[in-house]
Amino acid sequence: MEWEKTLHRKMARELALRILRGEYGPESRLPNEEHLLKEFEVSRTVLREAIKTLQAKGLVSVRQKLGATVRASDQWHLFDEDILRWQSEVTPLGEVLSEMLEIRWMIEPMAAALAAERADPEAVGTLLQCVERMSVERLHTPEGQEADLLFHQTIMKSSGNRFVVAMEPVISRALEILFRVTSINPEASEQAQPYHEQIAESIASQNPESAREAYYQLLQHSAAHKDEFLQILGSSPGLPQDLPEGSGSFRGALPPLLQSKIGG
Amino acid sequence: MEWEKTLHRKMARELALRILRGEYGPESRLPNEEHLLKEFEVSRTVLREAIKTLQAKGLVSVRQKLGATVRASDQWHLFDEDILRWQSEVTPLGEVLSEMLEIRWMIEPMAAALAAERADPEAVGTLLQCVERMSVERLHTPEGQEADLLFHQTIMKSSGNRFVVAMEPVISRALEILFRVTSINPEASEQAQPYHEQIAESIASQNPESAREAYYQLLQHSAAHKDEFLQILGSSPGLPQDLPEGSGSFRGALPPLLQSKIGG
DNA sequence: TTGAGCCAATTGTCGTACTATATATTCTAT
DNA sequence: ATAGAATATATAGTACGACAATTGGCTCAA
Repeated sequence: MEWEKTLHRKMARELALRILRGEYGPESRLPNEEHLLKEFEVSRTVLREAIKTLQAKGLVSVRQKLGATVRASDQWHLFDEDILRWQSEVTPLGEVLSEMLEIRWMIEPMAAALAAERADPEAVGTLLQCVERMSVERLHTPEGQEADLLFHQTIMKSSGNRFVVAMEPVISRALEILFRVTSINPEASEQAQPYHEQIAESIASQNPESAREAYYQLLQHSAAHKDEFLQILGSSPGLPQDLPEGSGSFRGALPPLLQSKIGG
Repeated sequence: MEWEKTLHRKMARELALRILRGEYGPESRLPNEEHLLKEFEVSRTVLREAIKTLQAKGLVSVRQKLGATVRASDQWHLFDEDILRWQSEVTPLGEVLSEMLEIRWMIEPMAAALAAERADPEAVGTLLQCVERMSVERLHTPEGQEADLLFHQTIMKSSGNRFVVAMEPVISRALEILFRVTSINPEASEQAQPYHEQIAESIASQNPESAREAYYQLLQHSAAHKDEFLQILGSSPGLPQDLPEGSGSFRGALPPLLQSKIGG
């Protein structure tokens, strides 16, 4: 990555990983400058720039005399690309993946619907090209994955909503993780293809409702493979028994009510 | 704010504002260190820490020999509290508000549904208290506004989804802006009260679907006042004629398809 | 025209000294 | 003994000045 280049980046990364790992618990204080200076053997400039980075990413808050204290994890800027990357270096993938798919469920179908209204011809062209390439390459090749990524990114950019665009790193990250499944199980990409086609065509013909429905189906399909993936990994799949009876026998990508909405 | 305290924060703020205003266009380079040093009359330490902050917020990317170049606006970390605040200092409110309400439309009803499944008793207690306080104070008093804010924050935290929680700054910002309307037009808060009550009760009784529907209604109500607000401000309200016929006569908080889903 | 190698602009790192701020402690007056 | 004010002290914030490292662009030769 671009992150091993300069000293303060290395240091920011290392400190961030420790925080994400929970080595410095929430509300606890980081070692003070003097201590960190000795441990990392860097200049104070480097140290301070590293801390500034962590601060701007919401990981710590710094006050004079108090030092840098780790913020509660719900204050972290989870949409930051770096944090997303570091997170998945540290956390078991399955844990985050479920939540990512919930977000996709909330955002992307709507984004597709908005895109169907607002996408410019160039974006539509890109979408159709992506579908074309996916039909040739399939998702288990790097080219196919690249096309898939571009497909989703283009839709979000075409939504005309800046906040949707700002979520792009999360969705991209989720896709990258899912690619590991499809490269194991190429069959999955075959099945996903028709949904992609329908989404692209719906947007091209400016049919928001159709785009949205097709997207829900794509995500449902994707969720199935998430569970498969989690089982392969052996990590706890869908959160088992300890949820209230009847609610989520799976806490997965498909919130129950919406599932019912799709099912019919 | 906490942002006028230290020098490098002041400086970061000033530079960020310039970028948000578009004074340094996308892909263009910031003045080099020497220049900025003279203009701001600060030490290089301060300058560099300010730049690090901007970098971590996605506003610029820095490389040796090249200097700091402004990133494309779709790379900015829009969920960062500071950027949100700075943004609304610079941009006409109406422009961002519409997009914020779209996001609310995507996130909050689902979050409420998830909360209905996952909220712990303590959170439910908080929600009921908030509703209670809102019924007494109404939204045009600071206490009432505080309760409203806490209400929405609690729901998002109870969704059990970290990414939903990370969007909290956007929703809070949107509410703060909307408060300006309700303080002009107290009648609005009266009308919103029943929706809040229904949401809280639905979550308390673990009824996701009901919570979600009530939330849609609340947002619809809120959207109406957004338009009112925009008209008061005299800024362009809902994006007028130049959208494809039949799609969005308003580009507002209610994406057409979902509106139909609510209407019946 | 192209490629290798040098040059110079610009950021990256370092060390030290001093200042500002907020917590902790002590002291004083009631 | 207690509350409140003065003081001490730990810690981050700011300031210079010097040198190292990177890299885009230029020169020049093949």
